[in-house]
Amino acid sequence: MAKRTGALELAVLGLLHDSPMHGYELRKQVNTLLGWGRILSYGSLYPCLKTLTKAGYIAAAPTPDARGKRNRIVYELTAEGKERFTTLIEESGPRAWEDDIFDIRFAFFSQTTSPTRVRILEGRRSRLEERLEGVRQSAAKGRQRADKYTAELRRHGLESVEREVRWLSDLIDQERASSADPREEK
Amino acid sequence: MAKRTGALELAVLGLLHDSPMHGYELRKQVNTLLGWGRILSYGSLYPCLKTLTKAGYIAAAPTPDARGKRNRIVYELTAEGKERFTTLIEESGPRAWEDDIFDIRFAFFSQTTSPTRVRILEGRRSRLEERLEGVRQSAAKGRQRADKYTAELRRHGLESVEREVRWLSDLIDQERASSADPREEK
DNA sequence: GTTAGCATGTAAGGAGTTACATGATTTT
DNA sequence: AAAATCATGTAACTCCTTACATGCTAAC
Repeated sequence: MAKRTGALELAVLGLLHDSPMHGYELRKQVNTLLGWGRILSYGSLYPCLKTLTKAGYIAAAPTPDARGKRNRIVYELTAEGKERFTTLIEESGPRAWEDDIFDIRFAFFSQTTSPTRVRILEGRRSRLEERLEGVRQSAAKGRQRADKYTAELRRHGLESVEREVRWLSDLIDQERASSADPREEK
Repeated sequence: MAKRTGALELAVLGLLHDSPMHGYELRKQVNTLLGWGRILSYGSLYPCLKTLTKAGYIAAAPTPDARGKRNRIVYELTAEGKERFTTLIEESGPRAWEDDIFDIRFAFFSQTTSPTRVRILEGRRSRLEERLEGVRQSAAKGRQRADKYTAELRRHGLESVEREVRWLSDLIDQERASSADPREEK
């Protein structure tokens, strides 16, 4: 039960880890969380909330606002939900390094420890480096389409990935520096 | 029948538009087409080839190599397939501007006309600008998570989108310049 | 002669989306 | 009193992945 291991579950658990919230609010938060304009549909959010409730990771909070605020359902994280969140954010299975999953894990970095952060950043970086390597190898040996536009697309794609690798490297350096420096972390 | 309007159909039709190919080869081409290391599984490719065959967009070519090259099935585009390809690459429905679909349309730009290219590039650009606008607006008014890592993620996300907008603008300029210049296009 | 790569496929399921359906509350 | 936005939900569907299953062929 509760086989969900997708981006959405992690985003919901993470946001509820900050503070209790109702569905509509969760949606708005998810939509601005990542900074690239993803729009989450109700059709995935509400079924997800149901599943997570059944699984015991979240629960409808007793509504403290007695005024007729109608039927908005405020969810909060249970103890199992907190555990689940930790498991998901620390997991290193194959799906863990995909673009959107990584972004969401990153968004909740403040709820992890510095060594975990470094491990996640390095995991993501080596995954990207594998990609670069793969594309370069097949470019070197394989027969490929070679028109102007494909070449431009590939160039731009590689450049974006390289840029992200540099970004990650900077973050890893910062993380190491600040965990070595007693004034900042801990 | 043949409801596929996804990234994969367009990639397959586009590659077969270049030249006939068998499944295994198609997969390798798709994997390196975009320059960002996407790996296509057989589990989607072969069913897709079947669907497209049934729909009459592609057909198994009579194998010209009589030598026992075993059961590799070389597919080629039919006349309907060429039409279908044109329809898909020129379509401007909501799904047409998504990240991966756009990339694939771009990859086959050499099979389109310059006005089509400009229209597609501008469509993508305005979609990205809408995203930027949306994220900025909710950043301006909405209550949001505001920790160090979320902020960094949002900054990096916005920067990436802005970069892509500049890239598109450059391409649009180039496209206009070269279609105005009789030496290049046409 | 065994490892690596070529080649084709199926079954089950995951993680969402779109479109629909409904109604309350606040703003103009 | 109309329009916008808040708020929750369902049914049907899409596109793709994972894991499995099979066998050929070339290189070392």
